[in-house]
Amino acid sequence: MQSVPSHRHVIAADIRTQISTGRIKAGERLPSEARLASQYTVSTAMLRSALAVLQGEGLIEKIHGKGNFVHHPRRIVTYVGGGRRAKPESPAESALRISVRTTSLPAQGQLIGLLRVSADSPLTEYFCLSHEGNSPHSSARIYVPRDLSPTDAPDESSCFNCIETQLAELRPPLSEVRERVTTRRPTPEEAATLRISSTLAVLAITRVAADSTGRVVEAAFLVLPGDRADAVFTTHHMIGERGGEDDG
Amino acid sequence: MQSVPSHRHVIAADIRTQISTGRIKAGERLPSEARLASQYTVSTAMLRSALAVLQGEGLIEKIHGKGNFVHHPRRIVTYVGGGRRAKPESPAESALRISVRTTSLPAQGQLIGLLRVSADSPLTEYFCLSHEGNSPHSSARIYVPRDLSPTDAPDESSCFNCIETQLAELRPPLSEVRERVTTRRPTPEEAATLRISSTLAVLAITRVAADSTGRVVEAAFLVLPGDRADAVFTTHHMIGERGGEDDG
DNA sequence: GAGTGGTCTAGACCACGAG
DNA sequence: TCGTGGTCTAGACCACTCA
Repeated sequence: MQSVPSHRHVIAADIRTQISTGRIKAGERLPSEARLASQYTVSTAMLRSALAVLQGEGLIEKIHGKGNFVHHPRRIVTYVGGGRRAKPESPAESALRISVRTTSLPAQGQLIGLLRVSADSPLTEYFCLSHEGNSPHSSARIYVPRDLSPTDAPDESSCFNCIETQLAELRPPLSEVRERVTTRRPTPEEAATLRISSTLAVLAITRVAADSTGRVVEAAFLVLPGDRADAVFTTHHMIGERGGEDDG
Repeated sequence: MQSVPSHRHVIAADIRTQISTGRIKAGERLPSEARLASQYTVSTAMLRSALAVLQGEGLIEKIHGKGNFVHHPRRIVTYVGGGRRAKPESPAESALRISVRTTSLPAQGQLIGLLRVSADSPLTEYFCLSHEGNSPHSSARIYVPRDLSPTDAPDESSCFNCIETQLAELRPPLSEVRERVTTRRPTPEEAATLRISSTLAVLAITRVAADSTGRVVEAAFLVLPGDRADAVFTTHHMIGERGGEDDG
C-alpha cells in the first residue's frame, strides 16, 4: 500500500490544488513541462508522469506542440436510464448540440444477437455526437431495424437517449429497456472523436429496448467520458419527484 | 491521430496476444522486466510503460518483489440494479464469498443528504467485501438508519445487492431505488483493498433506496473493478425472462 | 543476498504548432 | 526557426520477497 508516496503524486496533488483553488484558471496554459520540471527540481520524465495523473482525472488536456491546458470545469451531464427523458430543466442538457449521421448497413456481429434479427437483415445506424460548446461530449451509435426507422431524419434535439421516444409515438410502448453499463478505456477512435485522453476511462452503455410484443426495436452503444458524465437509473416512479440532488 | 504507433503499444499488443493465445497462461509469471526489455531491445522504462497498458486493461498484475503475473481470466460479475436480486443460477455469483463488518457511526457529510436524516443521527455501516477465491472482488459500504438495521448480523450470503431485500421482509416494499453510476480511478485505499492497480478504472455506484412512505432506508456505495464487473439495469419486467445473454 | 519491481535522472532525438 | 510536448535510453538507487 504505497508506503512511498512517490514524488509524482505530491507534484500532481500540488498542481491539482492550484487548479481547484483557481491559481491556475480554466482554459489557461500551464508552464512548459521543462519549466515545471525545474520548478519542482525533478526530471521531465517524472513531471510528465505527474501530469499523466491529472490527465487521467480529466483535469488537464495535453496538446502536442502547444502546451498543457486546464480543462474547463467539466459540467457533469447525467444520462438518465430506463428509456426516460432527461428533464429539459437541466441546463447542461439544453447546452448540448447534437449531430446525427445516418447510414444503412446489414446486421452483423453482436448486432444480430442484440436486435434478434437474422444476419444481413437491413438496419439503420444513427451515429450521434453531442457537443458542449466547441468540444465533443459523448457519442452514441444507435441501430434500428430498417422497417422501424423513421423515413425522415431523426429529430436531432431528441437523439441522444430517445430514439425510443420517437418510436414510442409510432408503436406500442416499450416493455423493456435493458442497459448494461461497463467502464473501459476508449478505443483510439473514440479518444480521437471525443478528444479525450486514452487514459481517461469512459462509461460504455449498451442499451437494448423491446416493445410489448418482445421485438427488439433498438440497440444502442453509448460512450460517455468518465470525467464529465454519469448515469442514473431509477426504478418505481416516485410519487413526489424531487429536483435538487445533493450528493457532494 | 497517433501517427506514431509508439513502441510500447506494439510491445503491449504482442504480450497481449501471447496471453490471449495461451502462450502465457493465467496465473503464470512473465519474464522479469529486465529480461523482457532485452528481448524487445528497449529500455526497462519503455517496457514498464508497455506493461502499464496491460495493467490498465486488468490483464496483468504487478507484485512488487515477485514479478508480473497474468490475471486469471476475469469472470465478469454482473451487478443487477433496481434492487433486484441477481439470479442464483449465476455460477460466478455463488462463487463469491462475502465478508461483512458492521460498525455504528453518526450521520455525516453526504450521508445526511442521501439518507435524509439529521446530522449525527445514528447509522449502521455494513462494509461488505466480496472475494472470488483468494482475491477480493468488490466492495460496498451500506448505510442504514440505526432503527431500521437488523439487530443480528446481516445475512452474509445476501449482503451485496440486497440489504434492501432483508429490509423488504420487515418493512413495506421499496417504492424507489435510484442508482447513480460513475467511473473513476480507485482511491489508494480501494486499490489496496481490492488489490487492483490504481490505473484500472472502477465502476462506482451510489444507490439510494426508499420505501413507500418516501423514507430513505438505505444508502450504499459500491465499487466494482472495471475489468471484472458490469452492471445491468432493466425497466419493466419482461414477460418471459430469458437466461442466456449473447452480447459478445 | 539475489532477484524482483518501483522511482527517478539527465539527457537525446522526434513530431507538432505557430510565427 | 523556435518552443512545445512525445518517445525513448541507459543507467542509479530504493523497496520488497524469498531463501
